[in-house]
Amino acid sequence: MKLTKERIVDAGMAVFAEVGYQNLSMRQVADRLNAHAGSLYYHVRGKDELLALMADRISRRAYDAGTAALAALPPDATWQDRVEAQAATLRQEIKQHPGGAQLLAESPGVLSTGGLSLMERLLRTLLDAGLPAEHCGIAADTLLSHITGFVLQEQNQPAAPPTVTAELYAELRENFPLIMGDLIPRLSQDEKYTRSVRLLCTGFTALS
Amino acid sequence: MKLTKERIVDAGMAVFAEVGYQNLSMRQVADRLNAHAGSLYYHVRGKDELLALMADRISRRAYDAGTAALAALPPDATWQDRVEAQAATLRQEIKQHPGGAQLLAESPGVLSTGGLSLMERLLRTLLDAGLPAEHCGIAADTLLSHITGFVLQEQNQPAAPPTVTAELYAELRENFPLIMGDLIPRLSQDEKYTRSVRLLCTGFTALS
DNA sequence: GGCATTTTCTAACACCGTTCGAAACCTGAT
DNA sequence: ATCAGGTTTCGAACGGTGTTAGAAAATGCC
Repeated sequence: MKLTKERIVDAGMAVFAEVGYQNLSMRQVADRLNAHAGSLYYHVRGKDELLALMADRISRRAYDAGTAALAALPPDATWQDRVEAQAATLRQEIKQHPGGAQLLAESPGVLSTGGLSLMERLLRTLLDAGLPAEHCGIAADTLLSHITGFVLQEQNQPAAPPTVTAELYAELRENFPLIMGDLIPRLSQDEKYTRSVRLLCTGFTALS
Repeated sequence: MKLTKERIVDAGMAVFAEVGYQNLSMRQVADRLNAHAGSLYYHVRGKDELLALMADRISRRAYDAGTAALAALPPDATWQDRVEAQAATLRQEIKQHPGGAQLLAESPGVLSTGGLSLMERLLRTLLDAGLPAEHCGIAADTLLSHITGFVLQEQNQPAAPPTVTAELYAELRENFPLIMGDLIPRLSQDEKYTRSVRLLCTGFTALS
């Protein structure tokens, strides 16, 4: 079948979901299309462009998933609920691909219609909430870069926690009592995430 | 001169500052030490470990810079000032290397004493501020991942804004009126940053 | 059919991280 | 001073990467 920008991005997304960001290579993408690596360069300027297109597609998917989630919200949902819904679907969509946060972070969101759509809707939500207009920009910016940062850190945590010897543990407890102490509640990532988003929302309200 | 883990990390940091994260290669690091690439592997398990060590060193430098900045603060500085100082120095230190945010983001901060030090001090600051203990963990976490996300986005923005034709501009203005509109104040990155950090701080206070 | 354009193949280039056995080096004991 | 043993470095190689450019094939048009 004929090669197309669209089909190349499709294959890229498939390979991406399987092997992750680090191990995605032009040759693998080409293999999945029963083509040779060089052929891709007729349709795509380079790997950078392919990655940018893929990032845009993820943003796009996240945007669509977000609209669905927003539509499913009860009519009396607060604007915080709406922000939370958008944040949740965005994270969910990014996490579907290993290293997805990296992909999104490294390709500049500028002029990516997907990323712009996400931003625009978030701004709309905040404005409709009655937040002072001059603060909405920073608020939305902060929220988005926080989400990126959060999922990034989340996806790069080693699956299995590293083994710590007893003495190392003692030393850690000595040097970092607050971190190691039971002062900090051990929360699941999901809870951490929603709480941090709520935290940002409370910050937004305090701006007025 | 003899090869050492320390010296290898030094050379790595130098190369890193020059060519950035993407183009840092074992061979370049070895060249700077008048050695061959294979020799590095006697002292370092692989590129991953080298990157982790470098990330830790950046964290460490940021920690030291932070203590200096904190010491220079007037005695009547609020805890927000202290948080701001730490956030500012961290960003400053990361930005000294192109792609530094990537490096920090991709190497899991767990068991990196530099990263742990940053976290510990931030927790201390928040606790001393009188914030409820059960919220300090999420607060510090949120702040750190926000900083990472912010600088990441900042460093990946193309130096020169892309040229937009008149019709493209019109289309953008049509599809994303809020983003393109003058509703959002055009702030410098520095101002955006400090404002977002303050925004988070206000969120923290509202938690009590 | 023949021509011109578009698309794909193929081979190559330069570079990458990593491995491994052979050299070189240094250290300490005879 | 010589030798042995361990430590460190070299040097070449392997399989992989992104990318390029000319040959080759496929496609559409007269």
